[in-house]
Amino acid sequence: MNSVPTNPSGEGPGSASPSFRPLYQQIKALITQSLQSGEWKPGELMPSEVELAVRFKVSQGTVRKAIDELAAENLVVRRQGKGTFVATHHEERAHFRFLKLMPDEGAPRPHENRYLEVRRIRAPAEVARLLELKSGDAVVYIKRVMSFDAVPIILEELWLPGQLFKGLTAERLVEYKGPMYGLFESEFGTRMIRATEKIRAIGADGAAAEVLNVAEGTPLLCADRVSFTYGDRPVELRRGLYLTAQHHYQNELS
Amino acid sequence: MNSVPTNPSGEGPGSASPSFRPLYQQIKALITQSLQSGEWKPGELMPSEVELAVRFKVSQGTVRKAIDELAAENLVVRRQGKGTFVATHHEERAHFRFLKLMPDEGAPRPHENRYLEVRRIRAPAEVARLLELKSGDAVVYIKRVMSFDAVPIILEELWLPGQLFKGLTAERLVEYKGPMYGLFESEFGTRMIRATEKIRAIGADGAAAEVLNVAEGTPLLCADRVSFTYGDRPVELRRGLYLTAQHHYQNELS
DNA sequence: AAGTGGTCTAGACCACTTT
DNA sequence: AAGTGGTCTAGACCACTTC
Repeated sequence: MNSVPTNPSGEGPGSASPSFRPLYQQIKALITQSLQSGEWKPGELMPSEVELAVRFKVSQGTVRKAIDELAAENLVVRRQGKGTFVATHHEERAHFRFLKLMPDEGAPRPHENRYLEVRRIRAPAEVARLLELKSGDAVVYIKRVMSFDAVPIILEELWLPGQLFKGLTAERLVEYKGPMYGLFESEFGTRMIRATEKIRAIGADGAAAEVLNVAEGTPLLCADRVSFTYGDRPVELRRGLYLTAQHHYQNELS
Repeated sequence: MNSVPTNPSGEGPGSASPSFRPLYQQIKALITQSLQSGEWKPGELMPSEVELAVRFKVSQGTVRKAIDELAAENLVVRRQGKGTFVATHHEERAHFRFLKLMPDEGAPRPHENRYLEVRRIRAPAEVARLLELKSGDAVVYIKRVMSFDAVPIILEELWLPGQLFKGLTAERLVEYKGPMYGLFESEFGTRMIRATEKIRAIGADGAAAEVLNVAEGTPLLCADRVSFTYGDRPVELRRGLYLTAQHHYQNELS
């Protein structure tokens, strides 16, 4: 006997399958909700598969399949013998998922940040559009330089929804050690899940040239990023200018 | 009763688990071998899961898990109700996996190719190293321009192992319609599985400037690609120079 | 020893496609 | 109606970690 409902969110009797949704996807959505609501926080241990199976009244196999997909999307991390943990940006492991610039030779080196600007401004039209805000809404604007071995390599500008990042100041950024996404996740409850990037080659303008200590017109790699949190909500805009004389943007096509 | 061998490729009796390898991974390796050997060719229908389960003397579930991973790696494609097919580059679907340049506005448009050079040469040291050949081995060198709406946008150079691409001539390339990887797969039995790219911004040199019809020094996006076939064997080197005034390299971080 | 994720099986049923 | 992939279950056992 198998009592699995064909379509628990019944569309009425006799509906053959106008909107079929597998059970494990419904479970996956429920788990995602708990992640989003903060029931289990980044880095924490989640309930075991059997516990979740009891809680949702399904078999362990169904919970497994749901968690399988969440692990594939880097929302959770499984550790055999230990349990399943909520993914976090506070790990070496996650750093290079969003920082794809690598030195041409040798291992990646730590970087130092220098913050040039941290201000609250009204969102320009284009920024508002991409962040799905109203034009003129408050956004936090950040401008910083990242250096490797004291050589400035990256010039970044960020725009963040002011609503979500109320207490974000230059001091908080400067004193914080570790990746910026770690700060966002711990202090502002906003976790970056995935991002899209549009990459171009441009010539350095006067401002960029000065900061990166190169001649005006020097070719720079320009990466325009939109980052998303749970539910595909855009929550960060970022423009990175990369000096690629001794570095490159590393990408995998698969 | 469960007759699954703990470690079929026994390392001797009493060996607790010095080299444990799940059954489904062994099945996956066997299926990959059949793909590589051409037992089932790109685009063809593979045996059903139950057939494979009988053949390998395992349960359908174990075969499923093996095929799940092959599908995730884009080696096969599942179609409910129809069967599992060997992946092929002869599909709209696969095109944009290896051509990431998109127009800033509007939908992707078809492109025209013009071949500037197709020659057999001796591999330069760097090329030989990356293709794991001996320095001086024969390689096919290709230089081409790709245009969108009659505007040259991409200048590409390719290096292919001469051994694998014996009959590759300019005529074959010119007369062939469709993606180059389709030709490689159909006519030369070499299927590109995945690739790595190192991306930089450079200034156009004289030759590139002329072909792309821009001023010398114009910023170009430079993508150095190494492509791999089954067994992670490198089988293509490619340098693409992209004009990114009206286009961008589209990337997903996930 | 106990608990966790990971593997494997056998069987039932569902959704989709083709005959 | 038959065949295929897709879902779900229940149960056994394995590998790994911790107590």
